[in-house]
Amino acid sequence: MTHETQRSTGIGRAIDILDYLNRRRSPVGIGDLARALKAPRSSIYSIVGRLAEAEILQLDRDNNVFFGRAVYLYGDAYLASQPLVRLGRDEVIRLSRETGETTQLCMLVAAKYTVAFMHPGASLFRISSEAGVLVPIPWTASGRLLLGGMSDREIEDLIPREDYVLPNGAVIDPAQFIREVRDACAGNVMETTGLSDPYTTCLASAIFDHMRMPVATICFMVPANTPDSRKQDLLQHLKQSADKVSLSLLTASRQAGIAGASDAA
Amino acid sequence: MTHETQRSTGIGRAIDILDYLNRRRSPVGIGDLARALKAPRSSIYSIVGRLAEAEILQLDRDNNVFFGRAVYLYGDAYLASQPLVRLGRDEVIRLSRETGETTQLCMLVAAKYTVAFMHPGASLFRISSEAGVLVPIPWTASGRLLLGGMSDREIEDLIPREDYVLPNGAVIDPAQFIREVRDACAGNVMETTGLSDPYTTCLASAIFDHMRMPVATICFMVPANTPDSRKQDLLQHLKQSADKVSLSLLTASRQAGIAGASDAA
DNA sequence: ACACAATGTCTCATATACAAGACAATGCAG
DNA sequence: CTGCATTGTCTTGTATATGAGACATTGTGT
Repeated sequence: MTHETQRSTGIGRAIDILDYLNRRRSPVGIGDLARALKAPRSSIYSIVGRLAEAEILQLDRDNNVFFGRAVYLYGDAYLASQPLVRLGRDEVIRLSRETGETTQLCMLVAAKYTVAFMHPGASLFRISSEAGVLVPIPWTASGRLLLGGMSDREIEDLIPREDYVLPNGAVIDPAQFIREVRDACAGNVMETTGLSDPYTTCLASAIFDHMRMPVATICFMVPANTPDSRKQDLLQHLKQSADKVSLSLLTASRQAGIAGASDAA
Repeated sequence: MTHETQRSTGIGRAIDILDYLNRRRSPVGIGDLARALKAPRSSIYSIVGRLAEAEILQLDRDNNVFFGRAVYLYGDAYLASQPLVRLGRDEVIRLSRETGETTQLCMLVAAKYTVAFMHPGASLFRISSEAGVLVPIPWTASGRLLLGGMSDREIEDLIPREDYVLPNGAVIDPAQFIREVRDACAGNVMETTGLSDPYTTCLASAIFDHMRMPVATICFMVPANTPDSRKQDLLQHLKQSADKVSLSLLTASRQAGIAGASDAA
């Protein structure tokens, strides 16, 4: 095992750590962290130390590592700066209260699908996906809506082959997938059952930016055996909500456009 | 101007960038960012590029830098992992709805006071402090409560001299400040007027962890001319809420204690 | 039109952060 | 107890990221 000389930068390691914690969703020992990232222990000790000092990471009393207070504050600043997330979030909470269903705000991040915000429903139906975890786009109804603005070619380039394989082993045909994208886009609603989870139906509708490009979806996660009439009703709710947010977004961007890059008073 | 050779690490620069954005609360051009941090432009370009790739930062169409989607997700993960913030936040929202007042959850971060979460009141009373910004501890009612668990010596060591100078130029006597801390601690309520802002009264009560150490406060920001009876009423609300959260926190930590370092299922 | 400032992209050297590994101190299983 | 694994701390050499600066573009004011 000679030197293949492939050093990583501190920043690269730091990003890896944050990404790993985001996927893991629970504190890790520093040793385990180094092992998981296949990084030298000494480097991780040093980097964790520095990030902990900035409160980006936090060490509990057993020296287990997790996100620190600072990231929460940063996240809050991001939220305040993003009308999409702020408005979408409020609408998700409202919809969830109104319908009693588990409701989510979904977006694309780095060629993956992710739940930006989730509000559990009144019923005890279990939560199928956690906020922040990255999931292959073809596994989701929302994914089909979110690709609406892209050409066939762009879609093919974006999605790696392995993402077409569902958790149950079934494989989606890319051509068929693109047809579903076009379909979803046409009516701005999408319904899928049994993709990421066999007993769950996902109902979704897209939110558009000022260029009419889909930027997020609002969706319900309901049991697969929900009556069709109920599903249709929920889809109408979603579409209305999504349109409402799209509109608010439009007026928000108009205001921002006039003021230019906004500045604090 | 010869070389004084004081290089900074990438991580150090990255932390500086995040901290600066948190204080600024609006996007910055990369050039301005470098200037503000007194860092070489080329370094900042490179580091911003890498952080943007990880979506920790985001560049808008004018290449202005701000927090990216990833920090929001990380912040959400932090929130989920912290009963204090999660519970405190819910209680702030409830209190704000119930009383119509501007309500905040406050904590200490790195020897400063900060608003972890804020909910505006029904009235049009203006917001005096933004979430995430670091403020000298002596400027706030909450700060007095949050130091309750420390010795005189620890308090003196924690607070730099310049933090005793109020925005209006008045200087607080450290000994007097410590007396106020002891006072606040005794009744677990604190009221201050005209510290950070001449026309604002801050009403606060502390939340305690399982060791009975203050870890946060819930507080109202009300106009200074609010009738005293109303203030007393609000203080009772605060104390009740704070106690409720402290209790929830206690049972939460009991459960965590049994399970040890929690792990995902 | 001009001058001047700021932006984004490069190249290169050298100060230094990372990686390897040694070490003592715990922890834990049998 | 003994043996083996893990943790946290430290030291040291060298691969390389940072910082200085040059450059072509683009913006801005007069």
